[in-house]
Amino acid sequence: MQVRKPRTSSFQAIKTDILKKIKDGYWAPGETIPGEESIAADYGCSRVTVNRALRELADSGYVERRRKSGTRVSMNMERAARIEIPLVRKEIEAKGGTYSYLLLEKEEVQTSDWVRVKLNLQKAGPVLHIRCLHLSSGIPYQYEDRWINLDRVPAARDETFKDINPNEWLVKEEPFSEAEHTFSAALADKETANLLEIAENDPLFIVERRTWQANDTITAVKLTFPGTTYKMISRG
Amino acid sequence: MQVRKPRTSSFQAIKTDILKKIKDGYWAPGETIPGEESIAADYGCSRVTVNRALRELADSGYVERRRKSGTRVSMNMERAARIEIPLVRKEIEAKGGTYSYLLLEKEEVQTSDWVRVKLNLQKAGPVLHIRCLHLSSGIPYQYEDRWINLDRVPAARDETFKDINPNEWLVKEEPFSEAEHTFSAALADKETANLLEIAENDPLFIVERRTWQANDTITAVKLTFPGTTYKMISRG
DNA sequence: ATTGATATTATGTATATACATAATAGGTCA
DNA sequence: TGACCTATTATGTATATACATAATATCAAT
Repeated sequence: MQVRKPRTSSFQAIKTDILKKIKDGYWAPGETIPGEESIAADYGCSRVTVNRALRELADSGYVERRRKSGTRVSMNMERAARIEIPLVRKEIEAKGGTYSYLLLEKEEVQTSDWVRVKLNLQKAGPVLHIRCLHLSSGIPYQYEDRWINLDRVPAARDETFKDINPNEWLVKEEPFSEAEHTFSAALADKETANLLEIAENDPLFIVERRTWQANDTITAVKLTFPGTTYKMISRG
Repeated sequence: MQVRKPRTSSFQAIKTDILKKIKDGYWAPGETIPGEESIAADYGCSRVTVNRALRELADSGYVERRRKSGTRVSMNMERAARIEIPLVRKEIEAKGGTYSYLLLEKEEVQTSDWVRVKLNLQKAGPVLHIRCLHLSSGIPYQYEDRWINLDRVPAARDETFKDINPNEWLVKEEPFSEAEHTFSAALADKETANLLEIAENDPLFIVERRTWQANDTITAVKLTFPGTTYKMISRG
């Protein structure tokens, strides 16, 4: 198996080559692949370059490396799914729908114990409660129930959220550094069913997200999709 | 416990320091952080070492880098969730339950068009259909409906699957290099409700997975959880 | 045979150096 | 003013070299 040699060998090319050999089964899972020195010789490059290629493959979980033993193809490729959660507008437009948005409620409330737990707040403070609906070509697509920590994001008080939805506003105004996502299924209660224009007790797919920045909770949101039509797919 | 301090600066330490400053808000999202040379001077190390630290932070999505402009803290930390899908036995045991397993059906069938699409098979061939139930302390936890490509995994024909569940057997016998996951919600039909010991039309949380190795489909499986109790959580 | 010390080996990291490349800034000329 | 060129700058990559470290292999001592 002869390899084309560019003027300068690129760790990218080596990485791609090796990954291809793994995906094609040229090196089977569990098999030990040649050492860095050996690969470096094949490509006529330095060991450090091969090291980087293999290290990144190890970071992605394709190979496992142990000193002295060498590098082997991973036995069980990650049974982890990486799920992108796009902006609902983009998601709808990507599917060919026309996005529209309806603000149902915007109300400032004081933190009850219940909200404090939901938002993971240390101390009491004002909170903005927003409920809204996202539609695809006029058909309800996602119902959003959101709480915003006004101590942390006071500017939300002055935003009407009539021309921009809370998610896009927050992305613009208040970035976060950490997030927690929960995925679950449930049945539609009467109110949710009405909003989403589905039958009561139809299935719902629910995504809940809480975000933080510098240890302060920014927002907690519950996104509800009609479960008969909505799927999240992750391929890797 | 005494840890010896390495006498040279480590890219790990730099990476951790910088990440902490980001998480703590010392550098706000959108803010440009000092250049590599500058950080290298601070730590008394070479620029290449800083480069690696920053590069890995960029790979993880914490910072964005552009030549000439510099490195800035990401505005919107990845709205991507990484979901680990553990072996059901381990998941149950981690929650304090006692795992048990019930094989419901094991049947070899010829590929119908329907199965061919499901398994993404190029050509017709024998397929093993397995249905089984995973229980936590005697309570149904997950219903599994699986198809295995016998052309690719002929050994499955001779395995009874009485003492080991299909997932664990496959992990051991037939590694894969690629997987696709789908998450959705649905209502329990009569049969599924009976198996999971829930009411008909109760909500279900459904994970579907298809796996490949070297362009051959290995298996397609549908994992069904009672939606009233099951949640998938991802924190990052 | 078991234990323990020692050598070997493959990967892991740090550094200086050199050059590549993308993006920007500044300047020239029409 | 705008089109175009050039210089500058921060990051990106490649390499040789050196040493660190973990895991294994080897061999001697008991």
